[in-house]
Amino acid sequence: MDADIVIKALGALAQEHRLAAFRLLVQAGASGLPAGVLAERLGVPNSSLSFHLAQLSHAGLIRQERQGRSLIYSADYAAMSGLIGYLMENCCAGAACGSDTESGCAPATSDERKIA
Amino acid sequence: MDADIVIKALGALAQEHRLAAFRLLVQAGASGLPAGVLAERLGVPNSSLSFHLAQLSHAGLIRQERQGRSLIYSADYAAMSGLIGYLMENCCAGAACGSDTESGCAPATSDERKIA
DNA sequence: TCGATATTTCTACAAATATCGAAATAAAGG
DNA sequence: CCTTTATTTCGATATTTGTAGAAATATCGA
Repeated sequence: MDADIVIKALGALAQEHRLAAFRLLVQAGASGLPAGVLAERLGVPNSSLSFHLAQLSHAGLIRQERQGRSLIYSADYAAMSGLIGYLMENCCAGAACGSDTESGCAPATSDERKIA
Repeated sequence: MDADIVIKALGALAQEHRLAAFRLLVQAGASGLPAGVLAERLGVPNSSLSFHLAQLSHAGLIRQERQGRSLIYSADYAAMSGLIGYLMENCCAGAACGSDTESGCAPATSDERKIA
């Protein structure tokens, strides 16, 4: 996953309605949710939500599939894995997933990681 | 870490220069880097970078400390941990950090996580 | 105090983003 | 074919973001 895609994904999630929509889709699992249900649950007009779903879709974080009259959206877990993987590798001193409550992100033991 | 802060942090990282700057700061470790060095390495005018650093700072992802004439910036690993933790918990079906190469993000075993 | 260095704040403007009603498109069922 | 339902695209507008030169601020050393 290269930086360009990461930036797009981060930007896609960096908005109230989009983050909320994505969370709902993650909760919904593989079966996903139709656009209308998302709009209703989020309290956002259909046309507005459509705009946001397009952004998430364009960032590769969700997928669209028609089912009769409805368009079912679902989270793309692989993309999210890729994003988190990138953040842990590149923005977290490599370390991650070790500590108990926290997710890791070790401070590189003082200054062993100097500018070199 | 609540959604509002997460959105700010995601937005702060969702920009070419800011993501690059943050990566440099993570690599630099606890000793950090002065603003001028960052600007030079990124090939961005000082005033522009200053704007971006302010955003990262306002999102709580980096810290500023004066050292003589220079302002040294350094990554806040705890904030990054918090961000990644949030993403794994809320945007990743809970699962994470299990698989080999990937960072996890399990698809909730088919449809056991229906809308309910 | 003066000059050099490091960095920010100010300012102005171009570009991207968010919002949402209205019109257009797609599918299903008479 | 026409109507209803589900959703997107269009259009207009308000807001936010990104950019970078010029001026201001802070620190150091002579």
